[in-house]
Amino acid sequence: MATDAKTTRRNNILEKALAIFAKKTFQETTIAEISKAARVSEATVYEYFKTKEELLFAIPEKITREAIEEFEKVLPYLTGAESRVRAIVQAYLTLYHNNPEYSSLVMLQLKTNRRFLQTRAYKLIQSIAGRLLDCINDGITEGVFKKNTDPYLIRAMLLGTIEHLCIRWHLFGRPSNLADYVDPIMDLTFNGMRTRPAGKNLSIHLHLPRDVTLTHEMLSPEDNHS
Amino acid sequence: MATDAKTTRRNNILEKALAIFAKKTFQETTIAEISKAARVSEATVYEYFKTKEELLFAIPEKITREAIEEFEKVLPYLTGAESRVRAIVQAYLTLYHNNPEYSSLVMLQLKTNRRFLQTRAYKLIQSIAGRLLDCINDGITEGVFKKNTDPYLIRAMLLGTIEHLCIRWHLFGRPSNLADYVDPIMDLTFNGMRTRPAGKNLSIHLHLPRDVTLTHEMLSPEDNHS
Amino acid sequence: MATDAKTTRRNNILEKALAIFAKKTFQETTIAEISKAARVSEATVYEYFKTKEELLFAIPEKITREAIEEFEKVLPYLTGAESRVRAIVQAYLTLYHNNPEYSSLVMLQLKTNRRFLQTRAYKLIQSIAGRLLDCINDGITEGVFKKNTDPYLIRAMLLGTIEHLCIRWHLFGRPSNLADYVDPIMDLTFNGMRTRPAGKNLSIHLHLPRDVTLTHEMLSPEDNHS
Amino acid sequence: MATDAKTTRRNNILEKALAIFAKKTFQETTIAEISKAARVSEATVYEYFKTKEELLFAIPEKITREAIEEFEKVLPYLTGAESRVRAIVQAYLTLYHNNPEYSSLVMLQLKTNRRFLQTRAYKLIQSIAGRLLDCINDGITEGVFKKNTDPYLIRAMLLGTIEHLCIRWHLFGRPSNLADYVDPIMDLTFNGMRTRPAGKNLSIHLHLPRDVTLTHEMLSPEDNHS
DNA sequence: AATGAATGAGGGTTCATTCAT
DNA sequence: TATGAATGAACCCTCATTCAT
Repeated sequence: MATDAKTTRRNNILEKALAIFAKKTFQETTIAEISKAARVSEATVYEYFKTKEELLFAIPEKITREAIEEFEKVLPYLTGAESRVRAIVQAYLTLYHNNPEYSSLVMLQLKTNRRFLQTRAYKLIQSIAGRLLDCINDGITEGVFKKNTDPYLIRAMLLGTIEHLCIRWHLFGRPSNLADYVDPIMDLTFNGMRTRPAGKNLSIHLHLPRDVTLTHEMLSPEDNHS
Repeated sequence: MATDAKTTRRNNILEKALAIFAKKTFQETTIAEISKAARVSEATVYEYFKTKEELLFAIPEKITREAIEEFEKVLPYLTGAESRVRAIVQAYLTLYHNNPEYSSLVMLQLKTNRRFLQTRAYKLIQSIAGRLLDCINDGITEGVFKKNTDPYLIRAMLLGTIEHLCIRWHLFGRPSNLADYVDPIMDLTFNGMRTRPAGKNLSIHLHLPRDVTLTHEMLSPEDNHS
Repeated sequence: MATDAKTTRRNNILEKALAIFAKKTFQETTIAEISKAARVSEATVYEYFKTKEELLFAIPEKITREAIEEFEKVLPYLTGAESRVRAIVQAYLTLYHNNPEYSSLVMLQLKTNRRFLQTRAYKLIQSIAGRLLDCINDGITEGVFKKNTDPYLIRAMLLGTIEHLCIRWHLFGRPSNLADYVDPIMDLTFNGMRTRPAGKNLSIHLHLPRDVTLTHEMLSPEDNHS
Repeated sequence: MATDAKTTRRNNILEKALAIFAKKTFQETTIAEISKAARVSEATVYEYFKTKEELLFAIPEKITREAIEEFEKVLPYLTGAESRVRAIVQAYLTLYHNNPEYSSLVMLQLKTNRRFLQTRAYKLIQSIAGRLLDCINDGITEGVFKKNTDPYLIRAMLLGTIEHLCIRWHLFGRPSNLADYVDPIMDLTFNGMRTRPAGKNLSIHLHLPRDVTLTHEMLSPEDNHS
């Protein structure tokens, strides 16, 4: 069996703890409150988690691990740096949006907690960020992303945007749907905010004579980067 | 006089408090430690600040106000949405870089503090963010920024990137110089990361049947934003 | 059989408990640690001993009982109060020296524990002290020990010395060998520390007038202790 | 003024703490109880003493220091190793007898506490024990104590006897008066418990004829030690 | 205005002990 | 019989805050 009684109870505590940690500060949250919510004694909480902080850090570990596992299944199907980057951004936004308590905890409390950086959970989170960087570098190598840009900056921009939106979502309730931002973010990041007189979103309407059929061979664009 | 004895003492407390709050958590910092650093009694701290939290919130108020005053002097000289946006980004990065204790406090503790949002200091910070939004909207109106982009998202991207870099700077010590990132950020935000296959250097080789002559009318490019 | 599986397990727990109690305080020692050392569950410890304190008190009982049994075999062969007293002192010092964990426990923790005085183990220890008192009284009756000395004080001196040495041995590691102290203690206790200017070899030269003849009746020595 | 308000309050806490520590174990004693007895808040106790253990150790420090100061005034007036040794023994017994709570604490809890050995209070106690050793050595040098005895053993015997009696006094209420034991202890230690067939306390009753007057010249004892 | 002194309020953590299996 | 699991009950200690001087 995947979940025995012990695991169930552990998960129960984690779940209730998440709900409370997400609403209050770590400091404001008491073990008493958590144990009460989980309908166990305070001592029982300490049976499963050595300290209050360990309990705190155990929460993102579980969720992050599951999210990564899930995501790793999808990634192999995606080809091309752009779609992979997009997929990662989508994964972040979806995860945060679908798990508001989790994202609140991560964004408002863990991300700036120095001790969290020493955590297994953080290592997991880092691994996805590493994946993102890999994809960006792949894109540069492949030529779909500009050669002379700092991949770290690109990542910072993507993650920074996501985080900023997520934090505002939690603090102000806006925007209401994070997941809606995948494409806008991708577009902005890929193409920039500046209009292009001869710019990128160009579409060419070819009004071809009726008797001309456009075949595939007719159209062979070539990359010639600056 | 602008600074009498009381103001001096108050500023002294603020200064010492900043230094300590920047190193430790709000919770970890004690009034005892601050009063010791400021060489006054704990009770004296309470003469100037009603609560520990009020003291915390009083710190960014002073620095932010000064930074804004400074910046407001410069802004009128800048014309054009792009240069104004750039100026604001630069102002942020410079302020954060030159005041590490301040930026550490803001990034790691205040930005995620719900009660901070009710603060005069926060209103000030918000005013700059409002200015940034104005500039972006101006740029859209002026036509230098794309019409169909969300100005809020653009701002989120700019601020998010700045914050992300700043946080990493504090937590990991990298990058070493925030101010260096003004231009890279502007370039990336303005132009995007994507090379433009259909971009400036794009060439489409149309292998049209011989009897088809390409006329000007056949080709009518249009902006069609996603 | 004297030792079935249960007894074996019980003795195992006792043994491990002794080792730990001897190193730490009773309060510092946890059942968890003992059970771990004995490779049984905590609940099992409670199968054999009702409380932690009962476990503590069960330890000296076993060792003391065995030591007494051993000693009782020897005592009948000893004649004369002096040699019997000496034998008891030697028995104490040898027992303490050969069982450092036991003596540490007794000296540093049990001897001053009021509840230990209600214990069967204590009764056993007392019985030897009683024997010592008997021997001292015998010696007084026999005339080898001074009549007007307090036998309780003599015993207090012997036991106090032994205990003092034993405690110092445990706390400071000196002296290194308790058993070496049997004879010095006996000598000091029997003969005292004082040199005797008017000592054993005293001779009094009585220059009596010539006409006085010393008769036997004139000379009747009596003990008169101070 | 020798005792300002702060010292008074501190002493009050010490006094109440002593009363309670003497009745219960250190572990059994709670700060709550002490603070209640001293009519201050628990927090106030911690204003004066960093930890419960520091409070415990502060008690003997005060009493021991005062006792030593007192004793040091007397010692210079005493000449001769014997009288000085006797004085120290008397000082011990008197101190313990007059301060039963203190002696209970020292005998039943502190003497066997390993951390107490690192204490200033212990250093003070040690200093008296050092004085005792000095006196014993002086006596050996002066020839009033036997040359070939171990001065450490003599001290162990004196202190061990005192401690043993004191512990029994606390645990069993006997003997009722410790101070009565000064002379018996001294006699026993000096002269030993053994009767001396040719021994020292011999007195010879000379029933001389009436007409014989014993003159000083008649009696000329000579030292001739073995 | 400045502070020494006092404290109320609170929470994390530890374990001996129990009990159902 | 053995034990995994659960918990009740305690307590030390910290500090922000107050107030009389």
